[in-house]
Amino acid sequence: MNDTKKLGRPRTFDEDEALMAAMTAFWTKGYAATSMKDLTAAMGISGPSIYSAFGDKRELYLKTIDRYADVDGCAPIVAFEGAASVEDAVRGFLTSVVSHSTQQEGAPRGCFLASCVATTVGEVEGVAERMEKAICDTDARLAARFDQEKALGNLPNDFPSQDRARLLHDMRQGHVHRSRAGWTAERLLDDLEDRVKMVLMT
Amino acid sequence: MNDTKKLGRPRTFDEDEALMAAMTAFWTKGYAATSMKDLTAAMGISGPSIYSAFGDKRELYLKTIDRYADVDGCAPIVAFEGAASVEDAVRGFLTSVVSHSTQQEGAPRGCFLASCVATTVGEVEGVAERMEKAICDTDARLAARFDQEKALGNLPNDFPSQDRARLLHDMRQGHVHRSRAGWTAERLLDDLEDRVKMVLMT
DNA sequence: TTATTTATGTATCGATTGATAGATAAGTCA
DNA sequence: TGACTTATCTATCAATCGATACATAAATAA
Repeated sequence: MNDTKKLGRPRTFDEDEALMAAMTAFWTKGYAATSMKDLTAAMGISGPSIYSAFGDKRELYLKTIDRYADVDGCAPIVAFEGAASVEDAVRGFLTSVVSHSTQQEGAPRGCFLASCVATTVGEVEGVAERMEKAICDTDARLAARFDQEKALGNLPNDFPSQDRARLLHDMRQGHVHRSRAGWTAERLLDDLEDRVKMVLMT
Repeated sequence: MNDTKKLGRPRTFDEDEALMAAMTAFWTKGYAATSMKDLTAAMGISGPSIYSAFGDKRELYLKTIDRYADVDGCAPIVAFEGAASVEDAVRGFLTSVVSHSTQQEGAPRGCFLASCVATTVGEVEGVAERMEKAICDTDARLAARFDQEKALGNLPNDFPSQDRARLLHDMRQGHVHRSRAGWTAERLLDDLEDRVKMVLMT
């Protein structure tokens, strides 16, 4: 039961690191343009090892999506949820989006999920459900805090939590889009304070 | 000089229609996943004819981008510029975005340029400049009308035209993202009036 | 008519694609 | 030790990729 030793020859690579490397490759070139050769080079393991550990190219892709949604993708939301005040939450969310989409070392610009939506939804089986879920989850978590703040009296009773959650989320889409297209963090931060006011305006 | 007749065998296809068909193919599957076989099927002409008329796959891709930026891409901006009042302009822009990204017959969901940004910027030579220009042009045209309305006294002197132009533009990115991910026009239109207020708020 | 120019379709090129077979290596079990 | 299980790498598969050679068709020019 508590025996952690496994039968057979042990893995020579870290499953998590390999998955992140694959994600970076898919994120940089897109699903279709990323060849098995690219993946073996990025992950540091050979073809058959990939198939044995992660399944075929499509299954590997879906696993990188799940990994991203659980880790990098929600960093701005974590900042949002952990901030002291609502205003700091919104500000923290947007600054986190900017830094993650422009300054993340080793990672390509923009947002991995945005790339997935743009190219593989409807083309690669299993992507659509994951994207639908990722968007809904983000909307819900943002709206939840707004509702909490309403209950605490920090936001008026008629504050449209759902609308503003979607607005904030869409600001993020705009930012990752511009970031991918070459915008610098400085340029993106220009609108910051105006946008914070906008989201919280009553 | 005014002789319109050309030497040699005439084309059997309409160059414009073929270009739009190629764009739809690229938009649906993405640049890398769209094969020459896909293109010949979509455009109705055979491989060598494509190469003779449009150059190689990359050149054809760039030509579809230029075509889109000139036609479909700016439909919401045309609605924006042609509306009677500022408020109607913003409302018209957003409703046009929704209808174009969800109900355009024959065209895939979302926005072709958004797909280009997500996958081929930095990978296909010539795309980056076009995307940078497309975004700047849109921002500038939206801001121009806000400035006009300020001059007419319909908006306060301190109205942040640039910020709100970028905000409106980013709302569009959010919409095409959600649309591509499966959102219906109805769901997108839920936030419409709140967003119109938001963009014009002072 | 014949010469010239351009477009079209068939057939095909070498290169690369995703994926696998089979031999070998490295561990645990008895 | 030898049996068993799992992982790894080299070599290779058929299929498809983007792109082209070449012969033919259809127009104008002389």
